[in-house]
Parts: sequence; C-alpha cells; structure tokens
Amino acid sequence: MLTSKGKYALRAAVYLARHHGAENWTLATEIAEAEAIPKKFLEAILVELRDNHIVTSRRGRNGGYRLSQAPERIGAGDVIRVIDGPLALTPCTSRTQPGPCHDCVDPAICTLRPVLQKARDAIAAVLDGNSLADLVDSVGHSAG
Amino acid sequence: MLTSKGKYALRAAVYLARHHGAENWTLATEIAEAEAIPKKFLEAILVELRDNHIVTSRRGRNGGYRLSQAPERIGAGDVIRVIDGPLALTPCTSRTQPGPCHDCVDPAICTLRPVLQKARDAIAAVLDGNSLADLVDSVGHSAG
DNA sequence: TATTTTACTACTAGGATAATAGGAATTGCA
DNA sequence: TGCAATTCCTATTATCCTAGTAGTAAAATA
Repeated sequence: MLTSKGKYALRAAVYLARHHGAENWTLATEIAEAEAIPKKFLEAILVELRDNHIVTSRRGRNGGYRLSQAPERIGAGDVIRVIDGPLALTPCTSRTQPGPCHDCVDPAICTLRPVLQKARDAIAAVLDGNSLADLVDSVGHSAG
Repeated sequence: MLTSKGKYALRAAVYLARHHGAENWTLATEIAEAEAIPKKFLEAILVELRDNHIVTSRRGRNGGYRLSQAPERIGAGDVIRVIDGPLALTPCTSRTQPGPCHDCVDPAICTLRPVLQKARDAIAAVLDGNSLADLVDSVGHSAG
C-alpha cells in the first residue's frame, strides 16, 4: 500500500502536469485546495520532491512550483520512489536502493527472491511505464 | 514493502511446502530454527495462517503444522494477503478487500486509479501465478 | 519596506511493527 | 492416571512510522 503522503505527492504531481507550462508557477495553496491536501503537509512533500529534482520551486511573490521536466518525462514511479521509497517488496529486490534484508538467512539461497524480483519488475514496468502526462490523459477511461 | 511478518510467513509456508506429505506434521520449533524466525512470533503467524485456511494444525504430542492444500494450489499471494493485507497499492484498487481511499476527493474522477489498477493486476499476476511449489523449485535459478 | 510565498525546525498523537512472557488447553504415551 | 510435548490464547512492551500541526525564518517582488 502507498502511504497517504505518497498519494498526495502523486496527485500534486499530476496537478502540476495538468497545469504545466514554460513559465507557469503553481502555488502550494492552489494545489492544496484543489486536491484537498493539508497545506503544511503538502509543503513538506513539495520540498522533498524539489530535493529530488521532480519539481522546481521559486520563493517570494509570484513564486510557486512547477515540474522540473516535461510531464511526459516523469514517471509515476519516480514520484512514488521519492516519497514512499523503493517499489520492490523487499530491500534485496530493489533496483534503485538495493540492500540486504536483515531477516534473511542466506541471500544466495533465498527461496523468495526470484518471485519477489519478478513482482518488482512487474510493478516497475507499470509505474515507470506511465508518465504524469499519461495519468492526466487517463481520467475517466480506466482501460489502456 | 512486505513486513518482516509477511516474509516470515512466506518462508514458513515454503518450508512446509518443501516438507509436504500426506500425514507429515512439522513443528513450529523446527521451522523457527531452520528459518531463523523468533519462535513465539512464528506461532502467532501460524495461527493466522490457520485461521485463514492456509495451514492446518494439530495439538499435543506429534502435533505440528501442515499445508491445508497441495503446495501447487497455494499461491504466494494467498499467504501475503493473509499476513500483510491486500496486494493493491490503494484500498480503492484492491480486488480482495476493496474500500474507499479516505483521502480521495472523488473516486469517480480519480486520476491515479487506472495506473494503480494496472499495478495491482501486475503484482497479483506474479504473486498469484507462483505457487508455493514453484517457490520451492525456484531455489538457485532466478529466471523463470 | 510590506507582502507574498517557500523553507526550515520542532513537536505531537495515534497506530503499527516486531516482538516477549506466561500460562492454558489439548493430545499421545507410558 | 499422570507426564511431557505441543499448539493456543491473552497481555504487555519498546520502538518506529504516519500524518499531521505550529511557528518562524528566508527570499523575492512590487
């Protein structure tokens, strides 16, 4: 399951994608109201997205946030990874932040790894295969 | 990410699959030692698996646990669902325990749903497509 | 310099996680 | 009948995570 924070992040990113434009800066307040996200919480999320180069921010008057790249170039998985961590089901099957499972007896002969690896690849294929632009377009139609 | 509990459950289930036999009852102590799982914690897990008809237990002397069905008929997803809950990334995309996302403005026009639905299907295809018997066989070879 | 807006730091309530402890109930065997 | 093995049940605990809230600092612009 995603955390609320992760979903908020994705919704905010999609909002920015929907309003993306060369010099179009969107206010945190606007996103918070439109998406019903607690404003202060959203600010913290946007800072994390900024630190991870998903969004760019500008302070002061006429400031706000915008995507760092075109919506077509940012995957849903990119946003989720930043806020909720790796897509994998275990540290040992993560590609972006691989690490040992502390409760694993012997990684070399782990019975679970092959399936969990396949699961990770399947999740990543979907979430990395769908850009924010795709999400904007997908409203209403659940096929694709 | 799976919880430790979920991984313990899956490892225990695979252990039972490896030692599956008509009247073969395996002790919790044996599984705990072989898989390095805290015994008391494992007992609680096995009780949950029993309540959800994944394993069958027998008390007293010569007691123990065994799978309720042939290892070929129990999917990795079945075990994970019992211990860690739905495979879906959000309640609204769960097939086995569907529910509303409390932070969702309007489910009908949710921008995230289509992708999350696809993600769920992808995860489920892998985890439901691999039985405990498959996991037993997959040791060593990570392809398949 | 006043106002807008993001950025930063600190704090908190509640719940989940990962156990541990102790004993009760059940079964088989001598 | 009683003892030992084993699962089953009820509590309790320490630690971390989640989902925020509050207040203030810093920056940019008009």
